[in-house]
Parts: sequence; C-alpha cells; structure tokens
Amino acid sequence: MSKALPKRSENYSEWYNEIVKRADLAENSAVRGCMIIKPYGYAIWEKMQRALDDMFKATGHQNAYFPLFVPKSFLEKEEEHAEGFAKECAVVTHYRLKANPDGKGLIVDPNAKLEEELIIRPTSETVIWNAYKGWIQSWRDLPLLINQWANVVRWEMRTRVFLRTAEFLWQEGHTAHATETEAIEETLKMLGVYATFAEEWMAMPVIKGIKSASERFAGAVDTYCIEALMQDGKALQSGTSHFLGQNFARSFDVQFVNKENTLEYAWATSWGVSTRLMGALIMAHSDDNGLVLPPKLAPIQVVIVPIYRAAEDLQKIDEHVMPIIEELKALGISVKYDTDDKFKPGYKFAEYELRGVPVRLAVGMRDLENNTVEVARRDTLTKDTRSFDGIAGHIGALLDEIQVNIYQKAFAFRKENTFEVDTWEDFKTQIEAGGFISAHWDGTNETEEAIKSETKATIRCIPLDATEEAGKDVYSGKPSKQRVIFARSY
RNA sequence: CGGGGCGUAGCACAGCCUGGUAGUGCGCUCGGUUUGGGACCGAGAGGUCGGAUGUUCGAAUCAUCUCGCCCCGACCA
Repeated sequence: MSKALPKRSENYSEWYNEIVKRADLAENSAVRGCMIIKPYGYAIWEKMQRALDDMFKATGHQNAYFPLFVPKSFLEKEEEHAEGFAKECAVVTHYRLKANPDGKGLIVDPNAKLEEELIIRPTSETVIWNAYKGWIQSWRDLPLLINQWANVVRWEMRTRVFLRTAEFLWQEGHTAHATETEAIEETLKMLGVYATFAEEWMAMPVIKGIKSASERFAGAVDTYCIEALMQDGKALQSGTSHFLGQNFARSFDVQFVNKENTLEYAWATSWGVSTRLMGALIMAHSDDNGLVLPPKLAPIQVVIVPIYRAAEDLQKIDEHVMPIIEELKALGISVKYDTDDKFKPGYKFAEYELRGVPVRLAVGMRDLENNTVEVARRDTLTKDTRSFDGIAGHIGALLDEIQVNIYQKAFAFRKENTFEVDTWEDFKTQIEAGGFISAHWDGTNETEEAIKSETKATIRCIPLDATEEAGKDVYSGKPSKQRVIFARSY
C-alpha cells in the first residue's frame, strides 16, 4: 500500500478523494450519490454548524423545522422555481410495500398509490411559504426570520463527495419582510454573515457578488453569492443569499395589512450553505500531507504524542503533561493526549497530519530532562523545541497565529491567481491555467453563453465592491461598465 | 444519457494475451524484539476470482449476456 497521498499538483481529483478517505471524513454509501459522513468529518461539520447558528441567532433568527415532503402541487406554484428544480427531484409515489406474490422479496403495493405525489424537498421555499400564509396577517408579524437545519435531495447526474451529493445537509434561512428595502438588506446581511464565516472561521477568502441572470436561483429576483478559489484554480460557489421579491408570497398568497391598512404581498429572502463547505475547506487549504484545518474548526486543536520505551517512562510523561492538558482545556483548547501503544510515534505524526490537527506536541524522556517540548505546526510543517514553562499560553497564541496564517496563505494564493484580462486571446490562454479572471462583460446572456461553450468558464459573480470602469467586453467587444469574475467552477 | 476504465482476501493490485495447484503488498491474529517521522523477525488466519450462460476433459483466463463501481462530458449548491 502506498502510504503517501497522491500529489495535489498531479491529480487534484484523486488527491481530494484520498484526503476525504484517509482523513476519515466521509465515504460513499450503498445508495448511489449519497455519502456517509464519518465521525471525524461530522465533528468538523458540527463546529461549522455551531458557529453559523450562533451568527444566525445574533442577527435575530430563530430555528424551526419543516417537513421533508413537498406535495407536487406546492412545487408547481412558483413557475420558474418549478422549472428549475423539476429535473432533479426524487418523487414518492407509494406508501406501502407487500410480499411479492410471485416470488421472494417485496414489491410496491399497487393499491397504495398516493393521490398526489410527494417530492423529497430539494429546498423548502414552497413548504415554508405555504406555512407562512397562516403565520402572516399584519405588518406586526414581520419580519419573520426563520432558519432550518435540514437535509435536502437533489438527484444530480454526477456526484462528488461533499461537493455535490444527491442528499446533503445544509441550513436554509427563509425570511419575510414588510418592505422591499428591508428584504434586500436582509439578503445582503446574510451574505455578509457567510463571508465573515468563510473568512474568519474557515480562513477562506471569498468574493461577494451577484449572479448573472443565467446563474440565478430558480424563483429569485437576485441571487448573491460568495465565491472562493480552490487550489487547482477552479471556483467554488460556497454560499448563496437570494432576494426573492414577492414571487413566493404571490404564489402562496401571503399578504399582510400594512400600516396604511392596505393589503400587500410579503417580501422574501432565502439563503443557504451546505456540507459543500466541507469540500471547500479541504480544497482551500490541504496539502500533500493531508488535511489542513483552521484551528477554529479543528475538532482536535492540539495532540500530544508521548514518546517512551517502558511503561514507567509513560507514567512520568503522564505526570508531566497532565497539568498542561488541564491548562489548555481551561483556555478552551481541545486537546488529545494519545497514549495508544498500538502505534509508534512516527505513525501517529503522519496520521494527525493527515487529519489536519493544527498543533502537535511530542514529549519524550529527553524533554523531561531538559524541561522542553517539541511543538509542530501543521500549516507550515515546522518543528520547534521550546521550554515547557508557559507552554499553554504559547499554544493559545500559536493557534491564533495559525488561523491567521492559513487565511493569509489562501488570500495570497487567490491574489496570485486573479488576473485582469482584456483580450479574448489572453482569456482563452488564462482560463486553461486556472484562477479568477476579471474581465469586462457586456451584460448579455448571449455573450455569457458563448464564452461558456467555448471555454467552460462561467461568470462566477459580479463583485459587489467592483468600481465602475468603462471598457469593452472581452468576447464581443461591446461596451461594458465594469469587470466581472469568470472561472471554471465546481 | 454519450465517451473511457475497472470488478480477484478487509484495502491496493498481479495473474488473463498463450486455459491446467489462487498470488503479492498493506492490514488482521499469535509470539518476540522495538518506540524522537508511517518498526522488524517468525508463525498463522483469511477467496463460491461481480453474476448468468456457453465453449472445453478442464475457465479467474476464451465467447455472449447481465449487474455494479470509478473517471470525463451534459445538469447542478
């Protein structure tokens, strides 16, 4: 068995799959396109959930839960929404099985056909807005700020662990507002929450932007997104926030009486991030030794590996190390002291690197004599022998430093791989090399389509912070007001 | 759904062309020595070769059919 991972630069796809497998994050399930998230992977997801949930609460949102099943008639109500999701829906048609009269096993009981088919939710706008109809009568009921943590199913033709699975876990926020302005503010506020989460927790820089019409969420007026650049030069849409206008309120007849005593349709937003963020986390930071986790999301932040021969030696190390473990825990740092004697230190070193543990401490007899400890950082793969005194404080600071360093590394990578391009020749060359391309676009669907079919590059977003700049479309040569971001994407 | 690849031990693979005793490495079990970057020695356990049919004295190997998985496209968070 080859112990080394495939090289990131040689086969990115294989490298990614190996990290997912070897770091024990997830595996494919018996059901095609679905994944099993393993305990270590799930622990990371839980940390993400916790941080996001806190941010949602801090912005006034509450959690609720809505059904898994969407009656087909609900999905039909918003036309564009229906059209957008129709091709990827799992449908429940029966509610009972029975023994096969002609042989072994079970068959679907033909007598148990549902009058109306149920769709397994691909997203919950329809069920939620159907419920909101009963919840909203007056401007006093608004804003309604709800989030749901759930699973959804989208029957994709081709799947990839974390990045695109048939079933995935996510959160979906669904809010209702009395005014358009307020709804747009909410849309942008939540986009900001996602960007903050991506940058401060995941240590992954993102571009905030708005989608072109062709990339817009089905049923939305505007779709905003955060786009991140992966190490192979492809973009990953990491979160979306939609301004839905009054589309769903009209479709589900959600009207309220405003302060002027007139009936008005509610204004809506929805926003979501999914387990795809796990894929983003892996692809944004990891290296040829395995996963690299930002300390804020690492289930184990510090691992301590004892190095000893005899059992008495281990006991001495135990005594030496216990107070530090307590001290670290008191600082809110999660520590694992790995005394498992089935594996040698070298094996453990490699294993924790594979799993992305940010800091590793090695303590042996030599250290006990010298009152030292070996401190290894995952992000830089450097080792440093330092005094045992004050080590807990040092590690606390080191974790912060690693968090920042991982971000800066990703930021520098993005900067080096973002290119302003002004000619079609350069565009075609650059897109092969990967990265974000900042280029002028004439705003038409035709040009966007043509560029896509010729280069597989799509408009990732129109950046929110872009400055107006007169120019010519990189493809059509027609006038353009600003640059947009093109890339090949996942 | 198109194009390519692969199904042999828990995992990774060889054997197939040219039919004749089921192999290797990792992992696993037991014993011993080891332990500061994926330890070593010795002894063991583990297989209806994805399935079906056919050709043959004889099939992992040849033929036909079938099922499953992976990769590349179209679709997408």
